[in-house]
Amino acid sequence: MAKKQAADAPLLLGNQICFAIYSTAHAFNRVYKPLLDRLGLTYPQYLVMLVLWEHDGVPVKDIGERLFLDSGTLTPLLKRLEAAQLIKRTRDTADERQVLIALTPQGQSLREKARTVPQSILAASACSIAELSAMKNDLVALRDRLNAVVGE
Amino acid sequence: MAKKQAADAPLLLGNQICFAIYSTAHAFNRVYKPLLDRLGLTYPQYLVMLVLWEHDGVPVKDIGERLFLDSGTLTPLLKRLEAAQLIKRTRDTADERQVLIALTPQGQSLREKARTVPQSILAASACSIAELSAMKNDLVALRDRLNAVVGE
DNA sequence: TCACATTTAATTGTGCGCGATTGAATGCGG
DNA sequence: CCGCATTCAATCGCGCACAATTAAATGTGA
Repeated sequence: MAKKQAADAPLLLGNQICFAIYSTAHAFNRVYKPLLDRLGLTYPQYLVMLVLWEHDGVPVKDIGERLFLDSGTLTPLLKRLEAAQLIKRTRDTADERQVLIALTPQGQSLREKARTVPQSILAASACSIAELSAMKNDLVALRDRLNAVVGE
Repeated sequence: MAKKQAADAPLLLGNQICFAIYSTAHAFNRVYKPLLDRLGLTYPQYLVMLVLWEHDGVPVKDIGERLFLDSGTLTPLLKRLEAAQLIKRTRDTADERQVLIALTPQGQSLREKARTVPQSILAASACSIAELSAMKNDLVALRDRLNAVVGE
């Protein structure tokens, strides 16, 4: 009823979808933390492992495109995964600009221990798979539109 | 059809809602960046300003509860906002454990320059307000369930 | 072939985000 | 009133995230 309130509505924290996404991302992180601690991984490291479990032996560039991360983020992260004996980094002999990331046997076997993680997350979300899947699709569509704007 | 694929589905990056949220949050950040650069703010700083534009003179604790951030994050961030002359930090005389955060005149007037930000974000999302509002509500509900799990 | 642009990863600097700890101020139970 | 737990902000350490720069390798056109 107050016109003042309507004019201010866009600047109210509770009205911003972006804060909803931002705060939900952090909430997920807090749920993941104890689960990933058992694997010795951080969440971004877990994402890299997910990529490698799908496609082993890929260049840093590919991982970056998949996760929307650049070398400034990935290079130190990958060095930590290498120090943890989960991956090996080797220059591509065919194109020495590229560094290929390959799983070690430990990195491969970690996949089995990681299988229980998604179920725990699903349980914590207290949501049906259908609901989550629908939200996921909406989010991905939104993300792709946002990235299209940034990429001009 | 392959049973193998079904068993692996939960570990596929593309199937994880959490990665959808994570990557959408980063996409939002990239869209916000040039807009907030004009205000001299980072996104978390912008969130703090949103809180203060709603309730001026609040303790650090309140800001933290509103944004789900702790003093380890907020203390240095608030010092930077103070260095930028947007806020003032003063010990509460009634309870000297608390630090009250108040807007400076510059901090208050920045609100006017910030009014155009939400429209730009809305335009970049290429989404109706109704759609965004529905997603926001779903996300907040999900976030609150996740936080409830973490809080035991 | 050779200058020049492009691609790729690494590096540097700044700012979160959070767990863990510290220390001061307050509240409270006896 | 006094000891003790609690609350609150600050501090420290680590790991992202990203802009900007660097340097090496590759691709390209004259």
